[in-house]
Amino acid sequence: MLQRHPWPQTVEEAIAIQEQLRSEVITANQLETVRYVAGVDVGYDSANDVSRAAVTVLSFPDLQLQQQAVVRSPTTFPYIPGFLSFREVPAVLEALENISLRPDLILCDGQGLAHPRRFGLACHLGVLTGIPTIGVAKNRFIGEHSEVGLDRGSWQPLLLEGSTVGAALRTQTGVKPIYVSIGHKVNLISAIEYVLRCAPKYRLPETTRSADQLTSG
DNA sequence: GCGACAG
DNA sequence: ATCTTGTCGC
Repeated sequence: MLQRHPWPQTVEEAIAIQEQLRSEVITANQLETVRYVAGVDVGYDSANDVSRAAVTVLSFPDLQLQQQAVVRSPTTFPYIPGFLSFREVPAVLEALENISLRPDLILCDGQGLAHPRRFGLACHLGVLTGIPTIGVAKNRFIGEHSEVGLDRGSWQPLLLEGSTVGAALRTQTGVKPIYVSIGHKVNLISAIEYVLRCAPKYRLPETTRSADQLTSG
């Protein structure tokens, strides 16, 4: 991945990067036939000074593990709500360099457009790689939504300042909804469909689960 | 000023 | 994210 910008040292620099790159986000579908879906996740040691980034590539739609990579590197940016990508994307890019299959779609751990400046982690990773991405978060960050129906597949728009920035999606009957938003090159309806197809059995997509497994165990 | 706050 | 086992409930 050719670096498009130096990694910032301050929040002010990070805001400038977000405001510049957000114009490059593509919100319409621009995917190839999806044969490989990747999951990315980052974990930290107890001191927070070492980041472990994991990437798994699964076949689609059968969701069988094809490739995986884990890299450990020094943590370079603190966790500040609204700036997660500056903490995690550098390590994720390193992990992506260690797989030979180019995924057709990446499911990210975190928000995409559902972000204060409409440029969450999934958008950032998508713009830097050019690969279609979807933001899949376990918790709400911004926006509000009505109560989601109890059945698998039910969803409600996540609304912020009068526009839809994502969806609260019930991936399994009776479980807490997850938050899906556009990352890059995938529209929201398609994003919801891909997430549901990647989460046939559990609350979180298999991509996230397999990457998370590498991060922890 | 008082909460809220992805991972 | 991370510290952490068993346990209550469907």
